Amino acid sequence: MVAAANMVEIAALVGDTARATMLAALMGGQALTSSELAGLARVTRATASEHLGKLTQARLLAVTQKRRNRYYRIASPLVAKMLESIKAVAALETPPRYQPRSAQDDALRFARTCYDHLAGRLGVAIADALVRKRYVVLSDEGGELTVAGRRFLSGFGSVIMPASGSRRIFCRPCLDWSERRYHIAGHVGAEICRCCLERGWLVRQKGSRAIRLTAVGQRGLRQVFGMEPPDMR
Amino acid sequence: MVAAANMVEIAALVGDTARATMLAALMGGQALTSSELAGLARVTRATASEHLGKLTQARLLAVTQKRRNRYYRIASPLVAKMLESIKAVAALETPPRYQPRSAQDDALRFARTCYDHLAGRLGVAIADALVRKRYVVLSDEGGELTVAGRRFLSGFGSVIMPASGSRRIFCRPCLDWSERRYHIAGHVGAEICRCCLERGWLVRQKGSRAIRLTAVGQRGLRQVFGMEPPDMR
DNA sequence: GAGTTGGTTCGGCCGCTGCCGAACTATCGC
DNA sequence: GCGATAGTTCGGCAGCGGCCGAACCAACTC
Repeated sequence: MVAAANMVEIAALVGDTARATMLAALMGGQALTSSELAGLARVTRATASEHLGKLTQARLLAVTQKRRNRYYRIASPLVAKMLESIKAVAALETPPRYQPRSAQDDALRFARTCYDHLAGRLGVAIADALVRKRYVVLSDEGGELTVAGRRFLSGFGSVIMPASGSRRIFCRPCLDWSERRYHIAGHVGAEICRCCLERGWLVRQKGSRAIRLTAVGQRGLRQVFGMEPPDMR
Repeated sequence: MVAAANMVEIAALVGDTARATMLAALMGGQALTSSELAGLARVTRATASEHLGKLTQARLLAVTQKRRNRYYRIASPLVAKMLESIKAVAALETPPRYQPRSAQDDALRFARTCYDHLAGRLGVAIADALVRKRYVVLSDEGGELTVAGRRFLSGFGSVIMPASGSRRIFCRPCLDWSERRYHIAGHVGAEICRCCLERGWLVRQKGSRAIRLTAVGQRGLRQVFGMEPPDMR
């Protein structure tokens, strides 16, 4: 059974606490240095170096050297998608009632980046708003940007490729581990996230995947998206 | 970082050779007994029992007792999708050139079930044929069944739900680890597979995920799907 | 009843691997 | 040159977990 062999290797890499913590942090979409990752995973730099070496050798991560620092990032959308799907299964499996809460976790539950798009209550709320206006269609197995949605996003400042001959679909549902509902991923999801950050509606919390919604952002969501921003709590 | 904790558990379960072999075997879509899985993974029944216990407790597998046998199967499509995505990453990571070949592997490469749909050269060829006829649209991030495709599949005997208000999309691309191209998954993929088996076009090889294309099937694919079946080699 | 088969539990062995500290290299600023 | 910071490599320790054999249980056959 050659078939299973390589799968084991990949899964085993993710199946370690320190490495999974690093991968989860990098799912924020930003590149982080070796030392930062060591701190987050609560291991020494020596240990972190070993882990990062394994992850890059397996092509789960990619490195870029910048000055004295080595910046690590998720190597490809395929890897991000894999991590998403593992997380989705893990979330199902956890007993839904007892969720140990922390301020950090609450911030993540409100809004966070998921590789290149938005997740959390805010991500789901935006997805809901766009579905309600029939700009996108989301379901268990696929997503679609409607013609009206394409117009809306272009007006919003997104770079949306013209519907080519092959009619590539750039919209994909992503199961939210905290909300257990779908938010928007794929090119469309990434563009929405990018534009919101660019306009200052959202700002990244440094050292975390969490995202903060600004006052401008609240107004923007009401006016442009015609939605009520979720409660920050 | 509560976020990463559960992900580790799931990944670690898949990250063991014996367990991954069992999961890969069950990705064939059929339920297998404890002893069969022990044999496939080449461990004693004692060891297999431990592994299967862990996998069911984590809700990756589900059991049904039938007479004296316990039949294990993949617990949900979500789990199947996760395994697919791990496999897809693993396939990318392997050096493409040196692929140790065996008769068993060749059979799998030609045609196999992937949980509930078809994969391998045959799966990709069928997907190609349907795309060429504009019955389905497939891309990196999504899939879609066209109106013509819906008509075609209904005529073929598939149970295709009517396009409801929410316009659920039942068609999903699935990255083929052997071909590195997409084949059709989701409800549409499952129905195509089911109908082909029902008509005797395809038969399962017992004790394997491999699928054999019958003579009737070859004629059927030519006449109904208007395609040339791939070389069995 | 006795024998067979499918499966689980238990105890113990052994190897893998994650972890650290210390030594080392490389790059930067002074 | 020196010192500081970022990161890797190495040796050694310790613990987790996968594996098996043997005992055990439960269901079925004769």
